[in-house]
Amino acid sequence: MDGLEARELAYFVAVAEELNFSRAAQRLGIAQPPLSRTIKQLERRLGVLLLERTSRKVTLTAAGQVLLHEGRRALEGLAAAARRAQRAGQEDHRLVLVTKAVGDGGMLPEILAAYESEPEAIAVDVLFCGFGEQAALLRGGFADVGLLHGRPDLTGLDSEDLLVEGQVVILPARHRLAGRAAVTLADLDGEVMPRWAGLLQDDAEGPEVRDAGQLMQLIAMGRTVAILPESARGYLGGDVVCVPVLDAPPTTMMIAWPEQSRSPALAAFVRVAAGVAARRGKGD
Amino acid sequence: MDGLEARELAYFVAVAEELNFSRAAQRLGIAQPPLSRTIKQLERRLGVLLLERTSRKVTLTAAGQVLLHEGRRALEGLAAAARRAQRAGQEDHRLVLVTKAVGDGGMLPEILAAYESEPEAIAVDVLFCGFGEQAALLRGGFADVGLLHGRPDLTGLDSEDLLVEGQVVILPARHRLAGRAAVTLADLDGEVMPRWAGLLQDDAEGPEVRDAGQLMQLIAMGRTVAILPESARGYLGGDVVCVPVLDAPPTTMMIAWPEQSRSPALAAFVRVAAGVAARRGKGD
DNA sequence: CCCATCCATACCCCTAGGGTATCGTTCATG
DNA sequence: CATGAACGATACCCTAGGGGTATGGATGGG
Repeated sequence: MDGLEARELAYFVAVAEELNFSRAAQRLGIAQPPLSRTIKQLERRLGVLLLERTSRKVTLTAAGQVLLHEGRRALEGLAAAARRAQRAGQEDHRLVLVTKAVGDGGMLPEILAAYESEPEAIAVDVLFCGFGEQAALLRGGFADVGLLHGRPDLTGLDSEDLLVEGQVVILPARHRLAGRAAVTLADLDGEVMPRWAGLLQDDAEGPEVRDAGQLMQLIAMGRTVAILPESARGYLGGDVVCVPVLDAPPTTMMIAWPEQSRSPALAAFVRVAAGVAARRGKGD
Repeated sequence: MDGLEARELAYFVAVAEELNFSRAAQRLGIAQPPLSRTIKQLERRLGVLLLERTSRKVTLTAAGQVLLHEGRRALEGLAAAARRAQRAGQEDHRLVLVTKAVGDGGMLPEILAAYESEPEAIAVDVLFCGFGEQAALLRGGFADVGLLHGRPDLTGLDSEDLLVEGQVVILPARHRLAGRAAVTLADLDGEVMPRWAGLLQDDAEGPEVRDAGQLMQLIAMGRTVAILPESARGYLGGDVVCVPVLDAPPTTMMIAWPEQSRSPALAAFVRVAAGVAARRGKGD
């Protein structure tokens, strides 16, 4: 009844994903026979059949499906634990903050400044990345804390809401709607919306942008428009204007960190961010 | 850079908990030298010092503290994955429901009856257990779904609120407050409250009870009184009465299950439970 | 009917996990 | 101050088991 080895589980996951022992073995960089043997060992250890094999095809049993799901998560947890320990061990160990471009609600400079004067503060690296990546980086132990927008999957993360904002549309100064005091989503129908680099969204066909500066330039050139949280006003460049979108759903900005990760440095950061957001929310 | 073996991590956790190689080795059932060697291997693999050793005492480095926390969780995840797969593999595999005695809001019979007629339904085992145990059983892969009260730690679990209830106090029929239409917490000051078996609460000094029947008997005998959710009315025996407690905080009953575990059988159960609770909430 | 595909079996090799003996350091103690 | 107990590290051996190659046996396509 001794515990499941990580290697065995990784082997099983490979086979379960490929549904083919030979290909899985190749992917793992080992020969097929030891792989077969290891899977059989694992099945014996668990006392459960995981794969239904015929000489022509391999299928997952119910138990196998469960172990595939749960096992993947468990292996990720293991790898994340290792990475966090590694990062914590570097004597110059920094707090890695992930955020989306334009996703910080304009509060990031203020938060960083306030954090620096905390006694528990350590150096902060800011990492900009795509929407779906943030949660994965946090879960994977690559990052310590994130500023998130929208409705990301928060499993494995703890979080705190910071700020609820309406949304505005950023338009070229010469745009037909640029003079309006407010617009609705219907007004924006047919406009070209940008795609954020790294974010796979099949529908959008607009230009790909990497950061706020690029986006503002593209807008100024009249190549696209963008719906962003109110706080994006802070990024306004020349030749662009910003108009509230009345019927866009309010967006919540939140701060998230790996579940139960509560180093003093992180705790202080969360506290500071919440404080800054609270002041901002009260109309600062 | 290949992944962290579970065995290594378990060894490290043992040493980190004991802060003593010899004792840890003994606990693990191996000799001390191979344990020392394995830990050193692990440190080399991670490229990080985990333990500060002198010949007199062992202390954790920052990295070691992180790995102790995260590693324990990761190992639990691994064990939970194994157990879930094992359970899913038993061809007579049942849904294990954990709940506290008197914690089902009286809806359990109705939920079970409604669930039985679902197409995806499988047999259900009901397991009564103490308050803190429920979450642990779910996280550990021993149980599939739980009906919880109060504010348990939900990390690693998904949940849905079912019902918000006020609280009532169950009194002996001859109790001085038995005739009141309602009471406050202040009225109950000094009353003897029971302890639930398995629940370690240092403060309480009352009698230990194991189930609702026992509790009702003790109350009828005048040995104790109990504050319970409104729905506990359903358990009333003879010689006891039940009086609303006006200023007791409302209690939320929720259904919880392991994060991202969404087998058809479980999904159906959650759906049925939510349906029953909704009908009950509307005043059924 | 034969061949290609694919998992299982048989067998060999050697790495690495586990054991015993012992050392070096450090502190407590008479 | 000397001695011994406690404790981790080192040295060395042994073998279980992880990994490799060769091959068998089943199954479906041409």
